[in-house]
Amino acid sequence: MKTPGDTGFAFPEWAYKPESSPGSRQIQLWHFILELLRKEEYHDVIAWQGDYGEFVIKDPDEVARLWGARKCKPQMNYDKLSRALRYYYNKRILHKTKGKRFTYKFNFNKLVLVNYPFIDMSSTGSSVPQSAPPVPTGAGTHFRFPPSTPSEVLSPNEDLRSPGGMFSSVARRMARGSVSDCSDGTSANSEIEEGNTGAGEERGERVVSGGGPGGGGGGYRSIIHPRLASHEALFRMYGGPGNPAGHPGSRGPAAHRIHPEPLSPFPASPLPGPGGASLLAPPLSPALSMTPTSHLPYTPSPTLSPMLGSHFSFNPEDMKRYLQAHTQSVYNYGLSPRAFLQYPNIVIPQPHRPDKAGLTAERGAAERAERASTVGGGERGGDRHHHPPLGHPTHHHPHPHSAHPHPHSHPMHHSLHLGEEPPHMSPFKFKLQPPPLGRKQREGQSQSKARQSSLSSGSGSGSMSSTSGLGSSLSFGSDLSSASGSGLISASSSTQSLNSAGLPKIKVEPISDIDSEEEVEVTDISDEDPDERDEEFELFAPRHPRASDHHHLPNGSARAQQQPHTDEDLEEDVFKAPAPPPPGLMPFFTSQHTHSGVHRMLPIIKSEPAEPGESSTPPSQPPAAGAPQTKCIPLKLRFKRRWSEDQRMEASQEESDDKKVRPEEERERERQSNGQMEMEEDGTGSGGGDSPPMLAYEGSLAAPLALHRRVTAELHRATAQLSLENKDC
DNA sequence: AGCGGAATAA
DNA sequence: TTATTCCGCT
Repeated sequence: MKTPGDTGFAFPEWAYKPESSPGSRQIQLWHFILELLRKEEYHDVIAWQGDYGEFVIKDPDEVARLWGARKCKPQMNYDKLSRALRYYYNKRILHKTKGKRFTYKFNFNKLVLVNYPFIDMSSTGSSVPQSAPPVPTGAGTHFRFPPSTPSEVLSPNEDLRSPGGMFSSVARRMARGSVSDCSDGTSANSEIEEGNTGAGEERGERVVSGGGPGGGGGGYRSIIHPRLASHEALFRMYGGPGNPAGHPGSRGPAAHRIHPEPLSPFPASPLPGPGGASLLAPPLSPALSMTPTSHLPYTPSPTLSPMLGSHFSFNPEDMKRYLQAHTQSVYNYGLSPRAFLQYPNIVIPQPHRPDKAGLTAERGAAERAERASTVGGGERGGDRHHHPPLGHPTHHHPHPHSAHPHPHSHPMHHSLHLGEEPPHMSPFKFKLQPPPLGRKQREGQSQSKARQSSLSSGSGSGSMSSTSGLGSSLSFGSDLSSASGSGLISASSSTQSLNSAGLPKIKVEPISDIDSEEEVEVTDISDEDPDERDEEFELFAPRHPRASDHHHLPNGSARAQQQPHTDEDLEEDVFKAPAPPPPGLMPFFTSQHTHSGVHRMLPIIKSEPAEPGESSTPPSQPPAAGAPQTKCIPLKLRFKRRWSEDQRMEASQEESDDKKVRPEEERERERQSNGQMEMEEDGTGSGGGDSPPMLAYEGSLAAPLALHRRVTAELHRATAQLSLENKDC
């Protein structure tokens, strides 16, 4: 009976992870947690607390028991449950709030992306960024995870909070566990029900139309396939884009819709209200925290959809806004833009780098960093910081790259005027780090060829020693001098070409993460064709297979096939191995950190000397192994952003959103590339048919090109510095 | 407390 | 794949 129209069915069933995710037909733990979280009855057991999305399990045993009941796993206990929760870390659905017992935090970005990939952000028009001040000034615009009040976050319109609002009572029941049932009759529900304070809900008949939640719901799936579903379909459900908020018109029957629970679906978080200060307060990762509060202008208010068994959903409009914001963050925080690749409708906004302000900030950061390093490197807690980086986007001046693909580009994007300021010093800060051995290498080292060993020893001893010697980070920029003993990096390309300016040309390419770390690879591509480079930027160069990777493989071709560029692959990328941020943007993160506790979140450069014996490389000089010799080696630097565990916990994940959790294979490849030192002579990855699909970006990214160039310039500068260090080359 | 590897179930 | 189970390590 419920038809999309009148019953206001919420999202299609597939919108919910449990359904959409392969492998789990059953309710997923995070979902279950959410479920409990939204019920007052369980507030003594688990509840929102602390930061946005943060919740605390007050009674671990009980939660475990409930979970076990739901899953018909009577042996469940907190230890096991927590293990399951920990698996979410890598999935980035959840992370632990350190220092707080039994406290975890949801990463909504992840959930959103996973659940609402189809949202068309472009149609959002002005809705977000522009209008939404990045800095929370008052209620309404700022991000608040569990919204204190639905209205605070939801569109001014009807409370779509739960499209299926009218089902709330049902929902409740379902949420209570009706969805599951241990077939044997041991009703899981009962378990949950039991815990129920009985606060008014009785268990009752399932009102749900059609077939009940339990197995039901499947219907929608058939109607709209997740991947195929168009956003229109979604909107349709809500009454169409034009009238998003709209009262879905006659959500008639909703007549006696029960209101949202006394507590909003997402109970108020003990968070500060509109009082800006507190909002900013949260310890965000200096560099990347995506904590909604300060970075995202808007956050969706997730709602549990009563339908189909306690699934939760987001208001589409909200999601749009949120995603828009999120997209922004792709640029600002290094989120993988590829996360949106598969959704052509999503317009990727321009980076939101506050121009001057940003620069200033950056500079400030750089200075601070510098100061720190100069001071003796010991810094660390020292500089306490004030506020989150962004946020002051208010004034920007018109900028050249107005060629924005879309009208509503963010106001704040024109930023990145990096190169603009003439002799300014680069905000980059680097730290040398020996190239790690690839996993493969570590494991099967013995069997590996001499080559590898030489490699590791070479870089390890050679550049590495220098690295360790430096111990600290060196910043390059005009005032490199101040940086601690910088020096040993050779930045020039051995054989070749420096551009007219004598500077190496470098290419920045994202490297898919390595466990929680985001990095960008800076490669000297002096010998590459300029055009290609441009193209690369233009395309955003998703981490394409570094030529190098293939080089070492006996059969590169075999590898090549790995990236068939199929939708599926995309999907993989999106959800599991999202690419790192756009090339060149990463470095900025460096200076972004503002946080106090943030000790080094400096990018790390790994210099990888060219491997002499390598196939294409002329057997020239022996590896710099162990010798302090200042040999010029092809540059292959890798910027690596890294921050402390804490920070990581605090914020990293949100921004870096996705990555991690990627196929083992990829990781391996990555690792291998680590050991790789050849330049990408074949035009950087253009070779190989396996370059990942990036086409989608072409149009929309045109504008950012300028930006990239800037970055490039910046990098050049930085590189120049490096080369200065090795002029002798 | 918490983490994460390993093996395994569904 | 997402847990579940065990378990050693911090």
